[in-house]
Amino acid sequence: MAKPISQAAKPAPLEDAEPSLPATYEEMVHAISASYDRLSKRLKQIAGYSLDHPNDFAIDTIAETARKAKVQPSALIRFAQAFGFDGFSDVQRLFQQRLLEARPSYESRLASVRDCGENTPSALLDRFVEGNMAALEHLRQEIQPKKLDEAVRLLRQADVIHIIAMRRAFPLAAYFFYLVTTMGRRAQLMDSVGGLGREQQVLIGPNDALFVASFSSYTTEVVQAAEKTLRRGIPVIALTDHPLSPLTTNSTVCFHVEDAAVHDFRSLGASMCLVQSLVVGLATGN
Amino acid sequence: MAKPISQAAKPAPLEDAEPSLPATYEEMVHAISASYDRLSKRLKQIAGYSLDHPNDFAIDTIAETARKAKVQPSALIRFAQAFGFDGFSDVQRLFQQRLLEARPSYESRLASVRDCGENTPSALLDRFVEGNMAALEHLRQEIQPKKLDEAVRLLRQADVIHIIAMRRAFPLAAYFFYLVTTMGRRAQLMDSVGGLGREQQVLIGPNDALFVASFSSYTTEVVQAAEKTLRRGIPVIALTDHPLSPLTTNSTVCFHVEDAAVHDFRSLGASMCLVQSLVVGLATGN
DNA sequence: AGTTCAACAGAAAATTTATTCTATTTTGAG
DNA sequence: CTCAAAATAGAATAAATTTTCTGTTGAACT
Repeated sequence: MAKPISQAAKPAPLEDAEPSLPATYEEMVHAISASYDRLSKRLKQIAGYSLDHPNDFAIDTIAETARKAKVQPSALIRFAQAFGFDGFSDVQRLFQQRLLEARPSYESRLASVRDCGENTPSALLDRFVEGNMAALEHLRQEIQPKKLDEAVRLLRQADVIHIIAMRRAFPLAAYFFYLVTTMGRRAQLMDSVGGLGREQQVLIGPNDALFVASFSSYTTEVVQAAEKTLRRGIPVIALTDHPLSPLTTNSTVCFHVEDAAVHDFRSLGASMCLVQSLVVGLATGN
Repeated sequence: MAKPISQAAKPAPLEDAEPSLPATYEEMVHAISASYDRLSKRLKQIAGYSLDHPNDFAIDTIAETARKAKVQPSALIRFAQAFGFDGFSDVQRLFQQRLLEARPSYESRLASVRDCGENTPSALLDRFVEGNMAALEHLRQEIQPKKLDEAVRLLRQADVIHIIAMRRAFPLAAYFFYLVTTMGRRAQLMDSVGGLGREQQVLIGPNDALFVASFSSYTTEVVQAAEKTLRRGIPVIALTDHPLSPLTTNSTVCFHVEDAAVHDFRSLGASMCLVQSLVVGLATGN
């Protein structure tokens, strides 16, 4: 005798018919992300925990996971059932698979990268990662703290910080501008929209400062902006790639950063890191 | 007493006094191989199985392991006790740790980069360098080569590559655009100059592709662009910071990159590195 | 060959774990 | 504001796991 209560068929998955339940960790992540909005408060909590701590989620028992995620064990069961699974163990199995799949490839992949023959995207990524890490390490060793202090001091005294960089260096300008403005400081990104670059330059006031970045075949407009501004007695903080760069002489403080390169494509990782340090130093310094 | 091995009290560890029982997987492997000869037949069998199938050994229950290794569950207990452990679970924990160490959680990696201590620019630089290096290492381990291949394939097939990213992610768009155009490919940077973002979107043709990046408080305009484009059946390659990002579901291929952060200022180093790999993979692929 | 003792298999027990159930709380609709 | 439905916490239950125990086997030594 079944119960007369309207218990149609189980708590029922989120969708009426969900014939294909996730079979891999990746699919599970996708499923969680897709239906996150429809989840209840506690189930959202579990979803967040599972994605933020997939490792723990894979090996802890349901009781431990419940404790760490600060929910009841039964909530974890409901979580699993909400995605169409029978019980929690089925979900956990997906997370365990992820741990196993990571294992074998690492050493073999490193070996294939050493050959330098591979141009597969993941081999390239490996090389870029290594290159960028080396560049960062080099940056740390080469940068003179005095220069950093001086640059931050000049920026702090500035009324408005003007920023100019083009072509490959432009992302640095964009990032610098974003960071500076979000921390509530006045900044001006000279983007030369509408060919108004020259007009933007005259906006630099006597109590302002200029941040300028340029690499390799140094853009004339950028170099000239630095030169003019410096001649007016306004501080110029420069970021470039070589001591012989025209920016070296046309700036108050000049940083030389050697970024990584693979296949003639040069990175910006180290430069970005320096920019970040300058701006955050500006923000948090006392 | 002819034999020194035979001990009266309890099953007793193999060595007379073994105060230091293995604390890591590596130590356990060493202990097993060191005392392999002294093990009994069945224990040898288990030792061999554990070393040949460390993955299964880590996640299977003792019953399953017993079945796969063709021994009795109690034999596994004796195996554990032969090395001085209380029970099987203690041994299994070592094998589980090995799986976790292959995928160190990002938090533990950044433990050394705590927002503590000096806020001098050079101290900040140190922390950013370390954070970025950790993020890069993490990126390398977490990225799935399959996804990279797929993304590059989609980009290669595209007639025009459209790029949209705003605020903190904008430097990525700028860098992507710079790289793609300098290698002679057609690309369109949707910069919304003059508030023409919506008009720029209709320029995306059926044989094109869209690269989109967005972080944290996801810009509505960017997410909507991805959604609309995907719905039109056009490939969308996304870069975001968390599985619960709206881009996860609104993209053909989605990368989740955790960049370093110091004082709530988040880096772009790892994301830049991924962008670079995508584009250079596009350039040099065969 | 007989004796002795560690190693063993298998069953039984103890413990832990996963799941179900129900009273209560929370949420949302009218 | 009231009520119905859904979600939840916590206890109760069921299932599984791990561990202990016991009688037996097999090998080494005398």
